[in-house]
Amino acid sequence: MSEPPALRANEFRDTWCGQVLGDRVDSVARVAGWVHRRRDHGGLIFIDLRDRTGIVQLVFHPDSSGEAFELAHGLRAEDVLSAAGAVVRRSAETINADLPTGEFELAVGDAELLADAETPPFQVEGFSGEVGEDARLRHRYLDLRREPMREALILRHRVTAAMREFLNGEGFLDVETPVLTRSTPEGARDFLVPSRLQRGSFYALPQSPQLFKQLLMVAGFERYYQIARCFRDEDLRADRQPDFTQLDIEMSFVGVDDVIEVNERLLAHVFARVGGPTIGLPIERLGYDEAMSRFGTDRPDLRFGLELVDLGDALAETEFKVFRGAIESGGVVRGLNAGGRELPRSELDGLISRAQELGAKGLVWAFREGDGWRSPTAKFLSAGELSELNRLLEAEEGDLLLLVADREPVANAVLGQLRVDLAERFGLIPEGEHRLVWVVDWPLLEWNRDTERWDPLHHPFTAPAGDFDPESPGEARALAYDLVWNGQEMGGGSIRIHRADVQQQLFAALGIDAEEAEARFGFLLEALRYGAPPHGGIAYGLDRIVQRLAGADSIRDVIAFPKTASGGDALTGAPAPVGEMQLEELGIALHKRGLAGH
RNA sequence: GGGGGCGUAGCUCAGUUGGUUAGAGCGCCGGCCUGUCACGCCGGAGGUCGCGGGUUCGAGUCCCGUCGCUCCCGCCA
Repeated sequence: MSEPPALRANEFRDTWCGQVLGDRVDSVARVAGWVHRRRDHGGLIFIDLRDRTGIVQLVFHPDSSGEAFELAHGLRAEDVLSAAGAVVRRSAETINADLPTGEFELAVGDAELLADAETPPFQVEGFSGEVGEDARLRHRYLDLRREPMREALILRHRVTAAMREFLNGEGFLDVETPVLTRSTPEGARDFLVPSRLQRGSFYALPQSPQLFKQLLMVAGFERYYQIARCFRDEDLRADRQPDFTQLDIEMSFVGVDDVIEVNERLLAHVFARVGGPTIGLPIERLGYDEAMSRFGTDRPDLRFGLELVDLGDALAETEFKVFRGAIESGGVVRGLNAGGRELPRSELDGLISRAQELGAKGLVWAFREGDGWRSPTAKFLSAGELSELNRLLEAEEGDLLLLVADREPVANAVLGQLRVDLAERFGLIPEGEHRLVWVVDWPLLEWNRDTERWDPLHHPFTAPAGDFDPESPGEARALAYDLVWNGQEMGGGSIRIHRADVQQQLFAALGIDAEEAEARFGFLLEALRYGAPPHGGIAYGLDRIVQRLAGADSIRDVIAFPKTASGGDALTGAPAPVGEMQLEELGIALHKRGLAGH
């Protein structure tokens, strides 16, 4: 908890509830807050009063309190109260060891009801089971009164304060960039805002301040940061919201190692300030290719093993048509050893379903038995192949083996996710362990089979390592780096292209011709022609970082007013229909089909 | 867009094979109570079983549709 500020005494209070402590004994204090609990003994009434700093017990005696006693009798949960009285030390047998203020109490002489409260829809200080998120979000202001949410938002504040503290000290300038802007291609769908003054045209809400921070580097600010709200109109997840917050950073005259170095110190500073995990510097780096081959993903969780193994060497001559077909069509057979665990048939079927959900045509499971397998697939493989597969997978008697034969990206995606599922299922993730890793040496582009074009793995402003060869775009590597924490992407960045000619080459490689590039990014290309320094930076998902530091299950638990999974705000009812007049002003007509009723 | 789970009192949940009067804990209301702190004791109120339709003598329970919440896939870094 952050330190509460000093109070200026006024008619409402002169003392925080959490500070009714020993140094105040025998003095008179006035506190204000919400009625947390009432214990009415008829001739003696106890009120637990709560403010941001904690809880203090108020005692009302009929003789000493007079009118206040009558008032206390009528108090109910969440009423707002100001109360004054002597701070007294409790007798030994009445101390409450569970309360920081439990050795003291306020013997109330005067009390004033500042606001009475209707009965809350759920108990603000309930102890009987977790309240449903639906109810919590609909009355978020009540949910935020509860300790877990208060602590989460205080933690969030401390994280951003530590970030600002570090970056300010390193000479970074906090500069704001527009929210009403032009679409910048991060790959996601844009939120659009219709323009009234220019009917028929739309602003886009920024998916990130990417282009603006590059322009700030062109402008010579050298070191920039911003805690920036960003917007992406895509479906939600437990760790994804349509509006979310990034810590956005950009620096000039730097290379990859410069950016990583200052960011490692930033992370160490923040973690130290808020009691996060202790991280050894430098943070481990892992090449993209190695991450993919060992873990099947570009955001590997390094806290457990179950690494992927390529099994092509054992199957070069195989007669099993599923494996042979995959290999002959340029695919792979890969597998992992889940260790010596017995699983019922229903769970094995569940793994197959999961694999299919993830895009595989199927999943081969097997238990090592002697030199061979106990598996429906065993009969299709020769003794030599089984023995070689066991060797490659380092299988011991009884080990569960999972194999996927498919195109390499599919096999990786499926096994990479199964690896994580199994680690959770089998409890392989050590409690309290944290592993951070920089994933580096990314491909610059990847081939999109659907659109038959090259797509950037990050964004089109990422600088290639060395010269970019338009003849072999798939070979190019990017000066890019992602920070992965326990298998979740926390941030990513790159060195940017700072030369207009190189930027134009990249646009061309992406299938954006000169005319279109000029139309969409002319302002950037122009800026790059006026003397752009080599520059690069990074952006972190602030919500995710705080979520992980808080140990929360969902990003929603570290956001004051989050959206539900369908993108709505349960409290305000947003999004909502608007009136004809508003639409008329914007020159917008709605199609009748597919509209939600009013 | 697709798949799974959930929806019963203010909250968290139970509810048997479809069976007549739908329950519990907490909360709420009233009464009693001078050392409690999850106060205690006594009494009480509170239900469109998400919504609509269907099957049935009879539906919280079965079927269809729909809405909301949630997790996952797609999408998204």
